[in-house]
Amino acid sequence: MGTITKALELLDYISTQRPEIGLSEYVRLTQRDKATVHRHLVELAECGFLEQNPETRGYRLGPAILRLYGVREANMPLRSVLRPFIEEMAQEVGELVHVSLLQGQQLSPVVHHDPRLHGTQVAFDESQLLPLHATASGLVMLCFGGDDLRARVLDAPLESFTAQTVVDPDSLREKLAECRGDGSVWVEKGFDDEVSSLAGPIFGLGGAVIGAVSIAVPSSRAGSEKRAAMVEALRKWVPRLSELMGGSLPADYQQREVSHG
Amino acid sequence: MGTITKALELLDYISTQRPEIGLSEYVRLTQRDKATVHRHLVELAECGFLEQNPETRGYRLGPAILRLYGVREANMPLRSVLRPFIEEMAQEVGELVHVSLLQGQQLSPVVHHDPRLHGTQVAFDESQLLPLHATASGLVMLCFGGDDLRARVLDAPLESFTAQTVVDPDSLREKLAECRGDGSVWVEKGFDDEVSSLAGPIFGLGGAVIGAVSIAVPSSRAGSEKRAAMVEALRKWVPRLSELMGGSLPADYQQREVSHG
DNA sequence: TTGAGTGGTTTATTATTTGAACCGTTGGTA
DNA sequence: TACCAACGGTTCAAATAATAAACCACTCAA
Repeated sequence: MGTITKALELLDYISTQRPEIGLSEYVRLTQRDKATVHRHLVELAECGFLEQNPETRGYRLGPAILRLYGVREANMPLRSVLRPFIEEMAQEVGELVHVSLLQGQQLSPVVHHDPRLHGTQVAFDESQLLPLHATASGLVMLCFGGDDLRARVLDAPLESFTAQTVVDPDSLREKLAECRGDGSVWVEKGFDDEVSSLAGPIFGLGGAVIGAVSIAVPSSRAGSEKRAAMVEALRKWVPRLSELMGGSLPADYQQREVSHG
Repeated sequence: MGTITKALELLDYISTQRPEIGLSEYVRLTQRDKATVHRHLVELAECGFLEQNPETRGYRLGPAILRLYGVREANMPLRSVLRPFIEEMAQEVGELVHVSLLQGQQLSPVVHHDPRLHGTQVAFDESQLLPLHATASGLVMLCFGGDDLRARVLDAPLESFTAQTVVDPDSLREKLAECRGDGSVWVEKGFDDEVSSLAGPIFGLGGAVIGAVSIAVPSSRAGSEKRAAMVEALRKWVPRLSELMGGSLPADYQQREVSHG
């Protein structure tokens, strides 16, 4: 792993839950040497990607992010382009829908919308990176992504988030093989104990998967009827969203009629 | 300069005017070795800070920015907190107002607002980094910032943007000395041939300058009456904005009654 | 006073980054 | 068709920059 990657990974530890991290805590989290971490933090701070809270001496995200975000959204307003469509899709299916993009070996949420039609709803944190092996969106990426990505993720030790997280590489590979036929992936309580979700791929320019769209429901509400509706919604929106991103479905991609599970 | 800084600097070349940059163009812009630049670009892309346009093979800002922005604004909603105040201030003074934060040896715009009350107006690009020696905001930073920053900026060769840009370090130091008494800085056509502006400091937690607030007007409109109004507006808003940022004015800071120029 | 927790710094050692030259494509032109 | 230039990308020895262990200074609580 290069120095740049190591440094930038530090930024990933910051979230809305943990807005600020001190040197020692970083050392614990990363298991790296203190001097190394410190140098990286200082350099990131000098570049404006972090800033040090003068009171606590902890490090938090810096102002450089603001400018870059402005440029990115001005040039390719992904979030603002997707949002209205995701909202419409969420209204239609009556459940929380989110889109995430591949970023290294994780998924980074871009937009989500919850129509809030039910008493219980899925808590979705747009600032939390999603693992590839334990979420429906993630498995979609592994399924339609390249062999190298699949190998890198499945050959590494896999974290278990719930009692139902599948961490056996062979079982996962089997599941992926099935999914390729279906065109979508169903995961039950893989990342959260009470949430199940169905996800489909989003293809970008050049025909490669760039991300995934996912419908997440409380598992208690995931009856067969609901699941059929979700499959139907994906069938409709997967091509639309890919088109929106300037991509198109690969020739060998097809969404089969399936009873997931 | 460290590797991390070198890599992250690549991101600064991207703007709304230049949304995407190819390898060769980067080599030209940075004057660095091609292999080096390429490795940095690839690593930034792997981290999601850049992504490669599969059609043109050019590099543009990646999705990682989106998540980080979300976290930053959720934790410390600088932009959204400042915006209403800046809009009010701009309405009051009837001219474009912007706030920028220090980022390395440049200023990064955070918010701006133009009340658009006049036929001519200043064109302000929120995605463009501002130099410290040629803008009112920048001189404010040099004036109230640390000796090290002042030395680093003034000892390096200074770029001339207009015929009136002051690039002589000694003249600049003189100007800075005056400004420290005034509490604000007036710069005429230093960065743009038709724009003049008045800026004041914003202090953060710990009492250090973190950025500047600036009022920018077409030089043709910058009569003595207008300038007096601008000074008055700064007198009112500088303390407010610093307070908003959790900081307070240093004991030795005072805004004198001055006729700039 | 002691000990454990911070944040931060120094040093030789080590490993990574670097840069000149090279390769394979593409697209325009003689 | 042959040629040339410009592009993105790769290779490998040489040089530089990152690293890890130990250390320092400080704060807090026991």
